[in-house]
Amino acid sequence: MSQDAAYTASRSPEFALLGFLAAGPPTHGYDLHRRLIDELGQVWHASQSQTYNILARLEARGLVGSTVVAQARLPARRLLELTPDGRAQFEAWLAAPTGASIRAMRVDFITRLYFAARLHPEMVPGMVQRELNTAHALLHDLQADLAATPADQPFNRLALDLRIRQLSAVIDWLANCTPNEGVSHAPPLPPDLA
Amino acid sequence: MSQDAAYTASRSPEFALLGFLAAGPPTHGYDLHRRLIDELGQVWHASQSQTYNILARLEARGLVGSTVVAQARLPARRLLELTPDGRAQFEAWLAAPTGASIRAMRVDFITRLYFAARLHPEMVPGMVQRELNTAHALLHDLQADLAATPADQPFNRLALDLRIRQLSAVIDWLANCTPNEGVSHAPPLPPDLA
DNA sequence: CGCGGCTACTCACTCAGTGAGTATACATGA
DNA sequence: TCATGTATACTCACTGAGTGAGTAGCCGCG
Repeated sequence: MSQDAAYTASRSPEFALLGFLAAGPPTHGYDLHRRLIDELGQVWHASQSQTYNILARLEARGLVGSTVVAQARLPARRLLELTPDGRAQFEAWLAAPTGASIRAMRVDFITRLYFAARLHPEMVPGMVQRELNTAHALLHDLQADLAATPADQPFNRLALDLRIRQLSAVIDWLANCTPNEGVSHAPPLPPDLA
Repeated sequence: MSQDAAYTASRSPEFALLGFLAAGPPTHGYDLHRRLIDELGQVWHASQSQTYNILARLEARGLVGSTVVAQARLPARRLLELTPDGRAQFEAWLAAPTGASIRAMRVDFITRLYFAARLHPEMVPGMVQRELNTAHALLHDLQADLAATPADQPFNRLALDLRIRQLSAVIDWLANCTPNEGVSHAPPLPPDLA
């Protein structure tokens, strides 16, 4: 992942995995995969081997370190922990703005919210507001694109129209998006074991 | 691409490229790429080398054949043509239902519409109707998922809520989806930033 | 007459994503 | 009791998505 240059839209749950390690004690791949499915299964879809792939890459990049720990009866675990560099990268990602695309809002932004709610809950309202601003700006751009797309590209116009509608749905959602209150119908998120 | 098993959601524009060959005379990769960008640039995003990669795979799978044609001054072209197998696969894909996911509707379905409008325009209204039915069924499933997601997974609930809103936007779009008439614009959404 | 942009394709690479395999432990119930 | 299934924990080998740089001659433009 290029160091600085905005995390436009991570395409794999690497930061979610880093985040589980940043928000809790060291743990192993099997457990991280299970938590990804349990906690963010509607956001990310990764097979078990995909999770292991990502973790191996994170280790190769020096963001996590590992120690193999034998167990009495069950298979040995490779215990993973964040390196200082890994923690720094995660925090940088968490604080960075989410890329301006619908997918980034659905996937990256919710992941950021998840960890912000646990690690820096005071950041949450500002994040939602910033995201709303980004979404409005993007909506504006898409409308300009649509206006600039000639009638001889009806399918590009169709696609833009759909993206505009979807983005409007994102904006509505953001306006009601208060994870600590639950989603419109969902009950409160406990302040958590700090 | 597994032969039979529904084309759930092609992740690359391979069928669009086959379609350009199915709908017109043999042509070369550079031209196919340009047409992909010009005609469906809001649907698919592929770099030039990605297009060449896909074409090479299609050839390896026997769906297209190629002949290199030298030119007087400009670089030689590799002229591509559909094989009978390629045409059969394309027609099968065109007639198949689009997978039940939001992405599939935004990407696969619009691509199908594009080629259906050119090759079998009489199919279009039925396709839209079928897609509407699929979308309603999916909406129902998502609502059931949301109801089944416990309150201790607030971020899964958040993600489902967003998907439901986006799917509702797809349904609105489908209901107004008449490609040959141009697009009737989405109603302006929240009164914020105009 | 130099410069950027078009035509047309190639190569080498990393990451995404799948599927099958390995080997042990424990619960279930017929 | 003993087969069956499920959970633990990780490994390997593969195809495909996607990027970026490179090549190299041609053409128009000021």
